[in-house]
Amino acid sequence: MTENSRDKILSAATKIAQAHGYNGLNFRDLAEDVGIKAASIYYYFPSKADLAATVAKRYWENAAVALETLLAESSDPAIALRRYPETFRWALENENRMCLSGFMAAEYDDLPEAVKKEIQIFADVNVAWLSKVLSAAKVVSPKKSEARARAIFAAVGGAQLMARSRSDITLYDALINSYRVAGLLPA
Amino acid sequence: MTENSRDKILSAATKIAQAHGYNGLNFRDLAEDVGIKAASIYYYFPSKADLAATVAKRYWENAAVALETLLAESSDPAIALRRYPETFRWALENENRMCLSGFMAAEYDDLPEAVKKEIQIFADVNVAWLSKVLSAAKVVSPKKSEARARAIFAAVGGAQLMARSRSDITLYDALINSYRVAGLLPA
DNA sequence: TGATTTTTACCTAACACTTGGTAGGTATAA
DNA sequence: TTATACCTACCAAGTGTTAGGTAAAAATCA
Repeated sequence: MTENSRDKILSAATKIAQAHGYNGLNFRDLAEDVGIKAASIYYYFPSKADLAATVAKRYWENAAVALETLLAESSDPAIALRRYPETFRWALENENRMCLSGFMAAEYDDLPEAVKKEIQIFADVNVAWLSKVLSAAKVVSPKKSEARARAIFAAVGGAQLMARSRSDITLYDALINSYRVAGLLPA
Repeated sequence: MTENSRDKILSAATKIAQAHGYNGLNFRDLAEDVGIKAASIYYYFPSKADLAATVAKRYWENAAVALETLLAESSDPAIALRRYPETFRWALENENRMCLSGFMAAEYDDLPEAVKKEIQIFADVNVAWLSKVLSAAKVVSPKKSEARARAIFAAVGGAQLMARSRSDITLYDALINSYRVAGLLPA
């Protein structure tokens, strides 16, 4: 549990990137958050691109673990699926932040190649999990589960984006509810 | 049809903002696009915030006209509704750009107040139109049409975001199709 | 064990570049 | 002569990044 400086940098960088994007992440503010000087970050990371790629990698790795845990802890895949939107809700609860992947998808064309790669993997991890769980819960046939999984991932990301721009987490809940009513998510 | 310098600035700024966001919009690159020098932009706009707010205002005004035209040209509101996703597809077709509103929703917390206002109106215009057309096409009851309208707007924005991060317009089409299959959009 | 060297984990100071913005000038047209 | 539609030149602040230093801890050696 003791967090070393490297971990502190990664945690702080993740939060900043979720709030301001890759472009809005700068070494001086980040260093101040951590309690060190900007130049010291280079002791741990050779460049901003490398730091951001590490942040994005850690992000999808954590997400993968969280999703598997959610599934393992649920008695029924349908329950895990129902709770899926909570993972995205959490960012909004914490200072109106966004999913890293959502934010960086917007900035995508300006991202270093190494960062793009990790951001794509985050989407892949989510879609793969959703696809698996949709099949297991028999919401759709295995043949159609991947298409549905992508649709859910995109829609949840859109809901987060819209709710954030209103700084209104109840809007996020309302949108998820509408997805259920409309049939995109199982009721 | 003859575009004056002010209009040229606004058009070029819109394109840049759709591709790189408010943060990625800078006066030197913008001026070069237009064929003038950066300082000359201040002859037309007092600040970057003011320029961006004007861009965003023009953006939702054009969207409002386009949506009303779409509705007027459609023999049936259901047809107008079916073609709604085309308005968002267009940005992706043009150099993988995003809807301004989607991009700036991500950057929202760092936006000048005047820009935030116009970005919100864009969302309002879309939701109001969708709500009206959903009711007219009898897809949902008037009482539920606004909730559904918001859901569709968010989901279409999410689809655009995901397709952009893959630079794959066919993914956008596939996602819209999935929304129809799932029942979020009428088949 | 104590002395020495090396490594760790930072620091200060600066560079080159980009950014939004300003002051003041100038050629053309009304 | 005056307003229009630009321009050059510059400033101050912020950016990623580098060079080179330093105090303390750890490892090595006598």
